[in-house]
Order: sequence, then structure tokens, then C-alpha cells
Amino acid sequence: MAKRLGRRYFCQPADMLAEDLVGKLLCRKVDDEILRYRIMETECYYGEEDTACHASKGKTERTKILYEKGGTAYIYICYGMHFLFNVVTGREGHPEAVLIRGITGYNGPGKLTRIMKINKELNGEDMVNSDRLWIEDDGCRFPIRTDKRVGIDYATPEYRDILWRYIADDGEYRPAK
DNA sequence: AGATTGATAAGG
DNA sequence: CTTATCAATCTT
Repeated sequence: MAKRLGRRYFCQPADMLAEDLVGKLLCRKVDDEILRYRIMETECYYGEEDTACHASKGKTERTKILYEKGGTAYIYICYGMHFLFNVVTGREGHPEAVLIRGITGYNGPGKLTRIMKINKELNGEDMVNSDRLWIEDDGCRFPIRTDKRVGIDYATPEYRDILWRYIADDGEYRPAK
């Protein structure tokens, strides 16, 4: 039986959640229709000290969402044309989040937001209470492999090379790139 | 390898 | 105000 993830869950550290969210069901309701897709790939962004994290330059109009409580949706436009979707994690006041990079059938962070109609309207949505966007656990588990994060060459070496990308390794899923 | 696309953040 | 940059994707 699938159960919805609550506040306690989202308040765990981002590196733990990034790994644990692989296999969970990302749920989106639009026009009384519920879309459910399984999360197959994530990345962890952790704190102002993580030079790949948007919050590494401190709190701004855009990044203030990262400082919200765990379970908040952080959505922003990348390269002028793609929405990228993150789940804020950890304790309120500490900027950390998990980027959802892939779901079954649609690999790539900009593709899944298009398919699931996730847009900037949902930036700041509280996924613990929302009836538009939430995550469920139906008990599904995958073996996980890790890799370096994608597209963050601007980060300092110790954070550029850290293995904070988590990929479902079920022999089926093939990540983009 | 190149085009696309517009928000964001920093600088004058 | 201007400008460079960007957690990507598609086409050639």
C-alpha cells in the first residue's frame, strides 16, 4: 500500500534522501487526473559550503526557497527553457535539496518536468500538504549506483567530484548522457 | 559542435 | 541599466 511521505521524512539530510528517493513515486494532480512516475535518478545539493549548490552564494530572491522546511518544492528555469525540480530537505534555515533527474521513461531533469506539467507555479509548494504535488512510497527498492553530479563544472574540485548522483541500477534504466 | 532561451546575479 | 552565466535538450 503506497503511503505518502511526511514532514519527518523530508527533514532528513539531503545525501540520505537523494539515495532513498530513488524508487519512490512522484505524484502530480492536474485537472482531477493523477500522474504517477517512479523516480529513477537524483542528485544531492548540500548547504552554502557546497560550491555546486545555488545557495553557495548565500540567500537571494531565487534561493530563499532552499532555506525553507523539508518537503518544499524548489523549481527554477534552467537555460531559459527547462524547469528543474528539487525537493528541499533537512532542517529549516539550512539550504539543501534533492534534484530529481530522471523518472521511468523520461531521463533528464528538464524532460520529467515537462511530462508532469511541473512549472514555476509550484515553486514553494509544500509537498507534505499539497493536493497538486506529493511523493509516495509503495515499498519499491532498487540497487543504487553513484556518480559525479552533472553540469556543475563551475564548482570547486572537491565538490565537483563528490559522488552525489544516485542512479537506479536495475539493468533497465539508462540515464541521459 | 551549435542553436536555443530567458531568468538570475553581479557590476557600472 | 548591461552583461555573463547557467543543476539542459534537440538538431546537425
